[in-house]
Amino acid sequence: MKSFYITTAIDYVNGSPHLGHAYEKVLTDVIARFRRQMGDKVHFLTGVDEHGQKVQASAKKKGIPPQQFCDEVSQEFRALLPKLNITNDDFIRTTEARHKAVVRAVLQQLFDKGEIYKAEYRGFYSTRQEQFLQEKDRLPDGSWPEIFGEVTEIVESNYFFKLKQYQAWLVEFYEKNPDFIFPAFRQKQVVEFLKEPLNDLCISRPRERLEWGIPLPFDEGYVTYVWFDALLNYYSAVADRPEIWREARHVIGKDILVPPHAVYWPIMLHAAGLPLPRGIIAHGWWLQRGAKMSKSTGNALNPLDLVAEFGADAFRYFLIREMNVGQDSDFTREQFLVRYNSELANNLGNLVNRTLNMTTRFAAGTLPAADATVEDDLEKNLRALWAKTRDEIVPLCEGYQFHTALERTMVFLTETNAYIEKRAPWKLGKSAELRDQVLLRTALATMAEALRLAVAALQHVTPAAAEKINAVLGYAPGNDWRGELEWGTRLNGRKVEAALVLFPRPAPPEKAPAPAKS
RNA sequence: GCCAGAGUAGCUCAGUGGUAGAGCAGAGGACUCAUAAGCCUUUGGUCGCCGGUUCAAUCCCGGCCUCUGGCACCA
Repeated sequence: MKSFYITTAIDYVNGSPHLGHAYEKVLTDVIARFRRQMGDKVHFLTGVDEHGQKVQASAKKKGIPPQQFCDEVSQEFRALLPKLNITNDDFIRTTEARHKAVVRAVLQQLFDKGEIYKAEYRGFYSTRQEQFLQEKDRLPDGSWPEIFGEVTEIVESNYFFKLKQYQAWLVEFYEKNPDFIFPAFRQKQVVEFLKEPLNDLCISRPRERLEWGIPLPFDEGYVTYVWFDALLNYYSAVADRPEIWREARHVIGKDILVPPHAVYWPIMLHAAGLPLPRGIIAHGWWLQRGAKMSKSTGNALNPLDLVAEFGADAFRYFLIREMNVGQDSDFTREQFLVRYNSELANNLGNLVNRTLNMTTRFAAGTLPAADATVEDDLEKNLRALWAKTRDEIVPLCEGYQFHTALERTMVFLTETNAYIEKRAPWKLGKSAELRDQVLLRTALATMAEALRLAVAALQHVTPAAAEKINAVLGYAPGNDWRGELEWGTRLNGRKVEAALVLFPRPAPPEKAPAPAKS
C-alpha cells in the first residue's frame, strides 16, 4: 500500500480561527480523503504553532502563563476540526515534548556539522514593538513610523544558519523537479526569487528578548526563532517513521511559500541530511470584494456560523467548488447561497428525494432491476456520460482540480434529472402495459444507480451527505472506491426510505434563515 | 522598478488559427414524481486598446492600458 503523508500549515495561536484556516483544513482533508479512496495509506497532520513574541505578549496581557494561553487558544483550533469533518490522524503542538526534542536534536546536529555559527547582528531596534526593523520599514523621508516609538541602532549576538551556501544546490533542485510546487506558476516565482543572492538565516533570539521558545541545545541563553521551530513540526510528528516522512506533501497558503517553505525548508532538510518532501501545494486566499479577508479589516467571516447554519458538507462543498486551488476567490454569502440552492438543494438534494419518492410510490420502496432488453438511447447515453465523467474526475482530482471535478459531477446530475423527465416514470406508473412496466423498473433502477455513482464521486467533499444518501438507498459501499465507480446492479432489491430532504432551502432573505439540519 | 497572474455575455468563468461557449441570474413554455424543485426554449458579448503576421485572429507576434499578488527573516 502506497504511503501518502499530507500536512496543513500549523496555525499561529495568537488569534482565533477564521475562514482561511478553515479552507486549508478542508482542502487538505479533501486531498486526504481522495488519496484514501485511491487506496493510499494516508497520514494527515495538522496542528498549531505556539511559540514566539506575540504569544508571549498576549499571555502577559491576559496575566496568565504562556502555556495556559496556548492551551486555551489551541483548543479553539482543535475544536474546529470535527466541526468541519476533518479526518486528521494527528494534531501537533510545538510546545509538545516530542516536537521540542526533535528540534533540539536537529539543531545540535547542524551545529556539530558547522552549519550554524554565531555572529553579531547590527540593526535598528524598536523597543516598543520589541523587534528589529528593516530598511523598508522607513517612511519615504527616512524616519521611522510613529508606531515603533523610539528606534535605536543596536548590536546583538545571534546564531545564523548557513543558508547561502546551499543556494546553487536549491536552484538545481528546482530545475530537476519542475513539478515540486503546485501550481506551476508559483514555482516560477521561487526560481525568480532565487536569482537574487540569499543571506544566511538568523535562527535565534536572546532570552532577554524572547523567553517563550525552545532553548538552543548548544547555548541555553538563546531560544530558536520561528523557522527551526515551526517548520520542523512536519518532520517531528513522524520523525520515528521515515517511510511516512519520505512521502510528505505540504498544503500551505501562498503567503508562506517564499521564502519559508520553498527556500528555508528544503535547505534545512538537505543540510540535516533528511529527505525532502514530495511537493508543496500553495493555495490562494479568500477575498471579499477583492480585499483580503482578515480580522483587522473587520470583514472576517466566522466559518463556524456558516457551518452551524448550513452544515459542514455545504460549507466544504462551496469552498472546494468555488476555489481553483492556487488562485484567489471571492467569498460572499450571496454566492454561497447560489451554489447551495442550485447545486446542492435543487440538483442533488431534489434528485435524492424524487428518486426515493418514486421508488416508494411505483415500486413499493424496493429498487427494481433494470431490464437491458428495453434499454435504448436514453439509458445508453446516461451510462456513456457517466463513463466519461468518471474517466475525467479521477485525473482531475489527482491534479487538485477538484472544482472542475465537481462541475463535471454536477453536469452528470443535471443529465440524470433530464433523463428522468424524458422517461417520465410517473406516466409509466399509470400504464398497465407490460412494456411500460418494464420501462418503469428500468427508469427507477437507472436513476438510483446514477445517484449512487454521483454520490461516490462527491464523497470526499461531502462525506456526511454521501453517507446519508447511501443509507436511504439501503446501500453500504465497499472499500474498493474505484470499483464503486462502476455502473452496475449493486442497488437491485434495496429497500429505500420514503423521503429525505437534504440541504433544505433556506428561508427567504427577509426572515432569519432557519437553522439547517443536514 | 522587477517578476507573476488576470482582463471573453449582468455575475463567475471555459475555450479554439477559420461563422463566439457553459453555469448562475433574466424571459417564455410544457409537465407534475419532487425541496414552488426538475425539464425544454430563449434574451444577451465590437472576446481590454493599437498595430503586425496570415486567405483568415479572441486565440500567434510587438506595443500600450487596467486590475491583483509577490519581491527575505513578516506565520
